[in-house]
Amino acid sequence: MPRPLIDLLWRDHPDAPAGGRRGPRARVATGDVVATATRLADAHGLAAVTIRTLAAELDVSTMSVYTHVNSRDDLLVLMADAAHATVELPAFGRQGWRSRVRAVADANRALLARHTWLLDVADERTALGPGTIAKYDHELRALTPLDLDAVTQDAALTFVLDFVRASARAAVPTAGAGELAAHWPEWGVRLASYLGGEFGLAQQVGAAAGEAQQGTRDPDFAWRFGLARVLDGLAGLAGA
Amino acid sequence: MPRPLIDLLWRDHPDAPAGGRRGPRARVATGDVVATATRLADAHGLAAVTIRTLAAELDVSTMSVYTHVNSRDDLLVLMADAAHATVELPAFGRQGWRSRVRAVADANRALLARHTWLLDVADERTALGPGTIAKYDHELRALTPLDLDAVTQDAALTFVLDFVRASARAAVPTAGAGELAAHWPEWGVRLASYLGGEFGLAQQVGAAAGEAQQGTRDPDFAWRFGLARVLDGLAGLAGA
DNA sequence: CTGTACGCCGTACAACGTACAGTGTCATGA
DNA sequence: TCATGACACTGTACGTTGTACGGCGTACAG
Repeated sequence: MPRPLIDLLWRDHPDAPAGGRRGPRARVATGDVVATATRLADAHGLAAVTIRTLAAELDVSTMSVYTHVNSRDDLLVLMADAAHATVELPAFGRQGWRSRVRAVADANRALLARHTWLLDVADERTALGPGTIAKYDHELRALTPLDLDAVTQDAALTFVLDFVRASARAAVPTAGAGELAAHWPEWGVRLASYLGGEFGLAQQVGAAAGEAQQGTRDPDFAWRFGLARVLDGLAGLAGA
Repeated sequence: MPRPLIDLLWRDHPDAPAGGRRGPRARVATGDVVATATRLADAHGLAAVTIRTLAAELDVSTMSVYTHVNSRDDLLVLMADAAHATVELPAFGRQGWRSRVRAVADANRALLARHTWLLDVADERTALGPGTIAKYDHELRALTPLDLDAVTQDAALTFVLDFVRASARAAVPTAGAGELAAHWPEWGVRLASYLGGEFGLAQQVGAAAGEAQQGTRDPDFAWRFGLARVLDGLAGLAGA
């Protein structure tokens, strides 16, 4: 059984337990497992990260993976923290809170675009990792100009990041999209007949929104719209 | 093989195909399957909704379930639409947009509190269901006082609902929470030693936020905070 | 009465995470 | 130097999941 998760998360820290030196040298390190799993997830989605394919990719036996990682759930935490550690954290300098928040939002949007699978990792233990904590610390600084108390500052950051996550999620084709597209010719007419004249507003707005979404015209309208709303929403805190 | 999903979604509509009258009478209807699955999901989470336990609950054989539902994925869509159909859609009357939006947010919060598993259903085909469409139509009306164009109106509603979803998700203990709590005595001190004096802001704010979250003091601070931000954010659209 | 559409069911398969019981290898304490 | 024991690694096996497939019996249409 490998070291506990907390030590695996901090495995690069000087104080991290190195583990005994006995026995054969490990052919792969925990970092390799995490990196390979991340590559798989980037390429084929989180569902493609199975212990078996991961082991094959690492050229070790299936069960060998458990030498470096306690469980698949732990692995996801390690992957998430490693991903968080990759985001750049440039000092904000003299920027005002608006451009700071904008920078944070953009960075997270890019992160989630690179690693869509992060949307499917919801494990509280991620908060224990060095990458996650460093990122959190940095992002809190985006809000210091607003001079909020601690609880409010945390809530404000959560508010921003939740928007980014939702926005990123909308950009991903969800389950059943293929089915829908495949049957749309039949189902579309069927649906129209069911609807008849009812729900006119929904039909009109839905059609317009759907058209705008897949048309090349302004692909990220929703992003700019939402981010503007977020900033306007936070603006009320500036004067308080 | 049962009827296609679109017809199952609209199975209560007068024009829905009734299916032939031959063969033995069905012991359960699609609606029963959906209702039972919903009960299971409410009580034990979506993971507890397996075809086998569902069949046992309905007192039929495992494979019989597939007579009434095409697949588990389809079932989730049916469950989601049925849940959407339960929300009340009271006319807004003379209310202004602020209280309308507030009502929509509250209704969705209550819905997600009743059926937490809705957070785990992300299937685009849900949008085809009568309950979902009726709900969408109603919620769009919350924004009509703002007099937005169709695309913006849809984006604004999405903005509100995404906030509610994120808020609801935060209220649910995520995976690994048990593990975390179990090992916290050891891991807490370990983490403190790893952190040392670094990331002071994160430590301070994180501690305050964590304390406030589990303290009885103001359990839904984040909700009120976020909703206020959302409303403030939308306010900018009123004057345009 | 007969054909057939339809509800129901038992068996079986592939894939998953992972527990368990090893086997072999190497640094170390005697 | 040698025995000890820690450690990386592996094969087998179990329980669980969704569901494809084929068969069986029922009750209505002709």
